[in-house]
Amino acid sequence: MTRGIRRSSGPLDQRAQAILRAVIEEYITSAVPVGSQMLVERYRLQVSSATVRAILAELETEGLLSHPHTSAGRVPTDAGYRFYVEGLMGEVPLSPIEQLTIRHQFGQVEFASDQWFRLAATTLATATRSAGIATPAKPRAAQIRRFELIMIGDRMASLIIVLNEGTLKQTLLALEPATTEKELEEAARRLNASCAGRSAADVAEHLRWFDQAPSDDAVFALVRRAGDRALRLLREFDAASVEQLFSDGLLNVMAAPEFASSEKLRRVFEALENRIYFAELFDAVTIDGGLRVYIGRENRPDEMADVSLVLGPYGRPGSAVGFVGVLGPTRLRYPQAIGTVRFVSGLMNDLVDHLYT
Amino acid sequence: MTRGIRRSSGPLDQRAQAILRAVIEEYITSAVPVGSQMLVERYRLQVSSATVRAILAELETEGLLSHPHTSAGRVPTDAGYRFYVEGLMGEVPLSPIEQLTIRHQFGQVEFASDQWFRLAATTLATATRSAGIATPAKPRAAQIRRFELIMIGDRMASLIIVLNEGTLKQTLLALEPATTEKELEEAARRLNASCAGRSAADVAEHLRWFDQAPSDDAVFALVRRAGDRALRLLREFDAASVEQLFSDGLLNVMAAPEFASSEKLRRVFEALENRIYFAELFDAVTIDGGLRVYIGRENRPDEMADVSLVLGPYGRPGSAVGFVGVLGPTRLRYPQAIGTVRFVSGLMNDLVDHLYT
DNA sequence: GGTTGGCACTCTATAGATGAGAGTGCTAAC
DNA sequence: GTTAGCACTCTCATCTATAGAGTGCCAACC
Repeated sequence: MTRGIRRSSGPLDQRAQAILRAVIEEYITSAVPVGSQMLVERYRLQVSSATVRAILAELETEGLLSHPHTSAGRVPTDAGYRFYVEGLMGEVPLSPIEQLTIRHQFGQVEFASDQWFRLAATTLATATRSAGIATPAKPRAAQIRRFELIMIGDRMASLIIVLNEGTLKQTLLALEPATTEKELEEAARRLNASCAGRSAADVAEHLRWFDQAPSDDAVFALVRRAGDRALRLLREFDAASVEQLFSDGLLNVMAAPEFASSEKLRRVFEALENRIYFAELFDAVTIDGGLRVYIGRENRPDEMADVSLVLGPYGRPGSAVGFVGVLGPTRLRYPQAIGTVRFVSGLMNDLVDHLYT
Repeated sequence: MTRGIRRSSGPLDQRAQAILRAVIEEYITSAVPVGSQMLVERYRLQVSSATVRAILAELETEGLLSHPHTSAGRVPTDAGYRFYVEGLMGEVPLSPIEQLTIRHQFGQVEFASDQWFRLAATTLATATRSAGIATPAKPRAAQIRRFELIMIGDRMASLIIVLNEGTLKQTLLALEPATTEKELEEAARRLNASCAGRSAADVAEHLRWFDQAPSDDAVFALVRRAGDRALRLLREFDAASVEQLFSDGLLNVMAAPEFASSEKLRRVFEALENRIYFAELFDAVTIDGGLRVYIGRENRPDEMADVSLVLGPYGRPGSAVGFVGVLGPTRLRYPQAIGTVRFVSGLMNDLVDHLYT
């Protein structure tokens, strides 16, 4: 993960690192470019401002800090933040009180497992005072447990697929030639006989068989149509994890001074709608299972140049995976954000564990 | 619906009305205060600008227009828009091409009935280039068709409630004392025997009976717990319609010049999170079944002073109702917005009709 | 009496000018 | 290597002047 890292001369000495850290932490809290004098005063450095200036200049040539204009203080670059995240900062674990609060909230959802990811986003948003994001767990190769066909009105049926982990998919099926309740039951019976307990891929294979059935058999026609619909639904479902990306707490991000111009703000919103990029991230984050940080321009899409992401995977690689995370200005409180994401993704892990064992 | 209407002297003569209309439509498209001279030129009025000025002054004393400052053009007030909406504008029905496009999109969802309302919001957003909002249909007194209990792992079951219209509710149930698959089936059988086909209220009544059951019967205990959980789920579901309010196209609203300051924008977002107000609206809109327009300060919450809503109900008053609508700046293109909302709510009506007959 | 041209008036928006302040970079001395 | 000193640069807030848009009013007109 050497990404936009300093391409520079010598390593930074102790003092330079301390000053870099001070600049970054100061800027993170104040959002104002920080100058040499302020550093000396606020951090009780035992050197003069001139010395600090020399070091700042050095850090700037290293590409870790930058200068909005000649007579402004220093501002961290993306590379600066990266250096900070990887070496300087101390990760701040979530305080016990907050941990308790979050656990409590998760207790409240009463096991509505398809809502967990939303709660995770909301939780992350309030805990970090940034935006929280989360995807639902995307099951890999879901097993079908059972089909149900239920009559609604006289020309419509509800097709229900019960998956192995107890989640459901539902869709409507128009009954083209009018169909009796009996026929419907029979169709469900046949579907279950040949498909229950199999994965979606298997089911696709088995459904081929029905193609050879006599075309005047009404029930067979129904079985075939229901099967087709079911497959399509499962495929969509499979692709839909990132589609359903849920975000909360965007108001927190709006409050940040760097987004005072509504133009920049707009870009953040556009960024969130960039599902292609999030799909890429989904793969990156869920494959190796580690927590990841993307800072400013490290995000490929241009509109995300001003935001950072902290993402953590959850789930079990074999069965179902997703991610939760935080989106905020590059001037993000990384230590807290990382600590919180780590905690919430761990919590989600436990929850999914219960579901798939 | 006489709300904030002019409390004034004489009725406006033909010419004044025409000018009011011109001012409003001009302002809606340009977002710039409109002056007398521009009106004369652009609308080929057969009078001089001085005459127009006299009429504008009159409209201002009527409270229909206002003046940002002495030497600026006129801007419509909320009352002005109201007058326009109720008498002056010609409603613009959705063009056939757009109608077709929308119908096509609804064809694409493949009858996933719990997603319709999201699609409606998305559709409204793109068609009106404002924000689209929609609630799911809130079923009044849903009938329970069947319960299902499915084993997951060894200490967890998935409780599924199938409602009469073929929609589903799902939740998890911890199996406190370890339970066999057999016992689970038996519990489901008993639950169904006493509750299937009843409304939630009835079920509550029936579940009382189980309270007298011998407390050492494991299956009875399970039935009771499952029943309780089911009831709670149904109650939450009942209240959740407005909670699930879905919005799309907020980017469109962000683009409007009146929201260039991110402060005003923020208020819009806050407004959208004001679920209490939307719950009020839900009742108002769905009870009498007509399309409604709320302009600027006609909305009670302060943060909505700068936005207008056009809301239309859908569904069948007896069984399930919801609303769809448009949210935009008070400088909304009302004729188009109203036409579009009317069309989409009609479409949703048809869809729900299919579901509940 | 309604309509009109003329005109003074008001207010905004824009640009330029000015000065204070913050912070830098450099240098010579320690 | 560190520091004090200082010139320099650039921003930001304030102020002034000016152009322009649009009004409101009035006297004259049809």
